[in-house]
Amino acid sequence: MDKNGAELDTIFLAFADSTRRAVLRRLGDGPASVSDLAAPFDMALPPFMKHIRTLENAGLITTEKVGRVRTCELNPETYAAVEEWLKEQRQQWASRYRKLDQLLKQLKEKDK
Amino acid sequence: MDKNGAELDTIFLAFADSTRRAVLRRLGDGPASVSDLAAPFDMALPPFMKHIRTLENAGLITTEKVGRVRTCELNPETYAAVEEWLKEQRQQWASRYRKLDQLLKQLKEKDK
DNA sequence: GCCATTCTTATCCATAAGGGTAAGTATAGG
DNA sequence: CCTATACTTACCCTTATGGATAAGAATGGC
Repeated sequence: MDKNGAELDTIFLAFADSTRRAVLRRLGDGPASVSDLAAPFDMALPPFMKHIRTLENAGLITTEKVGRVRTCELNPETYAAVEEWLKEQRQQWASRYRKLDQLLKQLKEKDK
Repeated sequence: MDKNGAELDTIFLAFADSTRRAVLRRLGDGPASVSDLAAPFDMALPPFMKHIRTLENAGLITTEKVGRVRTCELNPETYAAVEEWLKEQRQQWASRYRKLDQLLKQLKEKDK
């Protein structure tokens, strides 16, 4: 379940582009075809497809081709890796502040 | 308070590198000098400094130079922008599933 | 004052990322 | 069958990224 560094690299890199973030937001409304997803963007289809592949490689979406149409869908599971990483960071700060608290308490004790 | 797309780009890009993530984790223990932060990595100082600048430009850390030493510190506020973006995504799915629920309920009603 | 320490600046290099065009393939519809 | 649709493949281009080295401040300690 734990994501290694390389996976987080590709996930965060996938997030680091406004076009891709917009696609993810759009997919929050439900599955859509590549051309439907591409429509709002002033971009040729091939480069747009690269964004789709980037999202798929990162595990943020799944795609399936039926007939001519490739349908894309959100894969929320992968977000868990990000949430987990952020959670660890927060816990790290928390433990630091706890240590700081303890240290301050000890100093107060010495003052007595 | 709302972060625009460009800011999110730089924040997520800053996260998309294991060296930088390790630095952030280390800074969770408290402030540190550049050379202390660099010590665990098999990398020359100038490229390492670029990582520090990347983190600073993204607003994820603050740095201050006193004498020869530049001290780096976490700036947890910027994480809020990320958390907020993730939260919006989750709400998006939630609203979708709610709509789906409603739709299914309506279909059931028609069945009666 | 001299020297080691701690960055900093300047430059370079290889690869990847984000965009484009042109032309190809494969299916759906009439 | 023929044509339009919906990608797909194959290239090209420019800029950014992640690394390196070499040499230059600036500060602290003796």
